Amino acid sequence: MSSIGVDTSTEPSIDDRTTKARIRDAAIDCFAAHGVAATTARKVASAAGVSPGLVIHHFESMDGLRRACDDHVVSIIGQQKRKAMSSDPSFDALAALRSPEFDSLLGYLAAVLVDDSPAVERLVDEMARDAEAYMAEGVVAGNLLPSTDPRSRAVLLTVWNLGALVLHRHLDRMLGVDLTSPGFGTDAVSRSYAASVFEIYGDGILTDDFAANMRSALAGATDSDPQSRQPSRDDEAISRAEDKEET
Amino acid sequence: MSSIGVDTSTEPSIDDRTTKARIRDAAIDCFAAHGVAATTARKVASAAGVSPGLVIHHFESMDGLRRACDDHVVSIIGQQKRKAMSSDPSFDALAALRSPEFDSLLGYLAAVLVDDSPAVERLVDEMARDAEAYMAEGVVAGNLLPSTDPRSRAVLLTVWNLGALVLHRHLDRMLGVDLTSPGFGTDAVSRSYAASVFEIYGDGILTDDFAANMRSALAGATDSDPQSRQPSRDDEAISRAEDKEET
DNA sequence: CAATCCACTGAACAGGCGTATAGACTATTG
DNA sequence: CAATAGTCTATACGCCTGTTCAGTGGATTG
Repeated sequence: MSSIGVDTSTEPSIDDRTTKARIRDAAIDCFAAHGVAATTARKVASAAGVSPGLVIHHFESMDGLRRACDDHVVSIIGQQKRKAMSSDPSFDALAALRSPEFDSLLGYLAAVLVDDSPAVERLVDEMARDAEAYMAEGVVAGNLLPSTDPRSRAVLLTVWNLGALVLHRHLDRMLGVDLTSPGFGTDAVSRSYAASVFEIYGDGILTDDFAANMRSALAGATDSDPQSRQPSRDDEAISRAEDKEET
Repeated sequence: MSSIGVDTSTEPSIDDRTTKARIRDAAIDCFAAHGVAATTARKVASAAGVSPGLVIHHFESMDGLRRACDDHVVSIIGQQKRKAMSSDPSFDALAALRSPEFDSLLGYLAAVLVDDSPAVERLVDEMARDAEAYMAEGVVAGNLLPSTDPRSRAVLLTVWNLGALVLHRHLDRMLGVDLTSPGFGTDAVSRSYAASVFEIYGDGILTDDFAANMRSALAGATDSDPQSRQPSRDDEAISRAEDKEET
């Protein structure tokens, strides 16, 4: 019943958070660091410096704690989003989530995106909807190309980017880029990562005539058995591209 | 030590698999359906119709079972990949993984990609390396655009596609497309999904002059404090695009 | 001052877990 | 045929889990 509020803003030296808030934040850290399944009430309790009983006392159950974490994260993201819309337009809503203030928030997101809760589902739905709206604006402004299927495009880009967040460990291992780190975007390697992203966003990856072939192949695609045809040179190349696509 | 082999092909009426193989396959199903953490020895045992003790008898531990599943999945994928290279070139290696024969193989992949094992890490590394090689061929063949950073591009596309696989539940909910389903690619909705993918792959999403702006902004990007500048119209649009990018 | 409330602890509970072990049953081998 | 080996079941052990509960101590309230 007690109002908690997200009041970690002023006086960072002293910890003026409620014990309940400290438990919730410790839980978010645990979820982010070790995953949802490996996070136990006792680990959260010791991370927060309290007894296991108190965790259940405040959140009724581990599931309640999980829901409280979801709600808190969703509310922070919504808050930052609103801030991004109202104030300085050059403010990047999701880069702000990388602030040390919201330390393991992106790690938490990466952890919970795979075992979906209702709150996470709503969040993702909302993100895709926002993306669609923003991209529609971008099209009007002449920055983004129009799409034959704006919703699918928005969903696709949202899922790709969230997917990259979920697989951040693989991305870090292969490219040395940690999407969940507060330092992302500051160093040279993450700028070269961004360059690769915008290379694809800018020109795509297919040459014009090959893309045209793909389009026509996809347009007249009611034949179910591709092996019944004599494979032409184009068919080979198309199947190669599909290897990449359908992984 | 007994040779297992993937021999469910002939005589589908009788189940000629070893008990050990049946347990392993049941485990893959469980991992795919309920996740790694929620899969217990007892559940696997009852799914395979054996006693819990036998699971450990054959695989020594649950971790050993997990490793055996990893190895088996990796070997199947490698097998299919080799088949795709040697035989019919219009054969799609990863679409073949959607065969009912390898029922919950993609679901298993989606489940284990997030809590990485050495085998999975090697598999992902290999996939990215293959993608880079294939794309280099595609560039030579004139189908793919050259990249300033071929490795990053290959890694990025691999991670995006695997990420979409991991988030297949969200994709299914939002677009009605199930990447793990054996029926993927056959119905109209998954063809429209493919169309969206190839729309992005074909042209990208950014208009030419906006992409040029992005490039120059990224090239001369050593300024650390973007708020110190007076935000121009372009800066707004760029930050918008970054919202989409850095999600 | 007495009463009440609430945060909080620490011990205890039942239940599920991975796994070890003893024994039964079957097939193989000398 | 006897012996051995391997597959498989059933039981049991110890551990860790989420959760409960009795009780403590300090603050608030009448």
